[in-house]
Amino acid sequence: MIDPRVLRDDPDRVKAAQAKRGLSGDAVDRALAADTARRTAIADFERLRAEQKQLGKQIPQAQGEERAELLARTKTLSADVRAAETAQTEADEEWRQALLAIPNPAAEEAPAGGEDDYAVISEHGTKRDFEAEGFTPRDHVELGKILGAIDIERGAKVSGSRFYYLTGAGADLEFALVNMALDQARGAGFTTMVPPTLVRPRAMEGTGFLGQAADDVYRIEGQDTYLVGTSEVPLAAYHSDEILDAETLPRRYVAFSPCFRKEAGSHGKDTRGIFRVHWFDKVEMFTYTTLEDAAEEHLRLLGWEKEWLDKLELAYRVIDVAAGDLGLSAARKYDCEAWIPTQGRYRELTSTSDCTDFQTRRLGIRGRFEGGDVKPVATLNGTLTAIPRTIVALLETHQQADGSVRVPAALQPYLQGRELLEPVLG
RNA sequence: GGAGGUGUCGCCUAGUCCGGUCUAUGGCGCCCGCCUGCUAAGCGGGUUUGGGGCUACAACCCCAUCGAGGGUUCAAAUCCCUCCACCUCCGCCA
Repeated sequence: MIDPRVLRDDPDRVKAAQAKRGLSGDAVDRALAADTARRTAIADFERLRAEQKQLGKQIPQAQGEERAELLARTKTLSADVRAAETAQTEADEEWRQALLAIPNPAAEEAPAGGEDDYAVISEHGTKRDFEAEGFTPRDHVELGKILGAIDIERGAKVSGSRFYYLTGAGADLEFALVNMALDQARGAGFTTMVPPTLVRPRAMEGTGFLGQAADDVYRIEGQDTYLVGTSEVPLAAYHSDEILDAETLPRRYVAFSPCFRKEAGSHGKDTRGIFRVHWFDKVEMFTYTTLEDAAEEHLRLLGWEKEWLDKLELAYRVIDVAAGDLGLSAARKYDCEAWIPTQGRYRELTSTSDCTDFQTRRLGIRGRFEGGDVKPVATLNGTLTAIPRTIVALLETHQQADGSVRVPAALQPYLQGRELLEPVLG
């Protein structure tokens, strides 16, 4: 939720930020009008209510005729108060909805435009030249089959399209990646978490996933609960309605959790393999910090993502995502995209967002600062590893001509010391 | 799933039966001041959060807030209903 005060005092700035995302200022105008209506309604109600309370105080002391008269007056007033309160509640709700519809204003530094208007910040590692090495790379589906690591056919048989089993070396790889990621995060001072992945609407709405993104979310039939698409949701909602002692900031959490996505609207996209699936496990970093520190923390999260990809010896680039592609909550977002040899392009492996005070305002999370001041705080999130995509990149990048896959040195201790994943029979 | 209990402004707690004087009690913690050679003790004061008005975004005034939402009433922490969370016991179960 954007700051109502900024909206009221500087609506043009909010409109400019909307324009950067390619959106009109209509939502801003609607919120502004709702704000005016709301304040009028509040004034009406409070005036009547104050009068009612005044009269109410006199009643117990009054006697006889005076008392009867007071009762008569306050009785009619009671109806007015009730009507005014209803009007106030409605105006308030309308205002809230209008505010909720406005995305987080993009950061000044974020590139303007849509999906294709990202800016490349940096490139890392070296793409493998299979032509020079003299063999044609296999894609992860084929490698997964050879290694007995990924079973897509049975995944589809049991659960449908975009499902899979990780088997043998594939399953081992998941646990190795998870443990390695948790070790890295723990070493950086993160608190490890295993959060619930079934949440109430509040958590979903608070993190901005019930707006345009609602189509992508699994809702439990007959229940007011949702399966989360990322542990960002339970991690952000973890401190909802709390006032955090500023001394404890930044608070860094790292969670392991399954993630569920309907992938509505991505029909025909990435249909082969496990690059885009309805369920996957992920290790996610999440930070609560001050608004002042948020941009720097964002770079720290990016740093940890890069450290991770470096250790896996992947070739990747970092992009600064354009305003129109930020989603509802983020003011700025960096994606790390790894080179996928058989696709011949960079694909998103990790992503880190600075959500400033957008989520905390919605979730009622604030900080108590020096002098007792209660002020908004910021949330940020970043992927350490999303298992299937990491496996895709690893297998394809480190494959050898015979179908075996080299294990990066940093990962070996987590894979029982294995230096190589080798083809298995049948 | 069944039975019972609990939910008060950081923590603990009074108040709820019998609605109005609750402008929510007291303790702890915390903050400010006094006292003190320093510390401790003592003394005095302050200490929920959100919103509105007015404004220097101060002070001040007002409204809401006793788990959440409804209802009864001139008036609700207090009475009624629904929901949520937690606790105890029973049943079932990974």
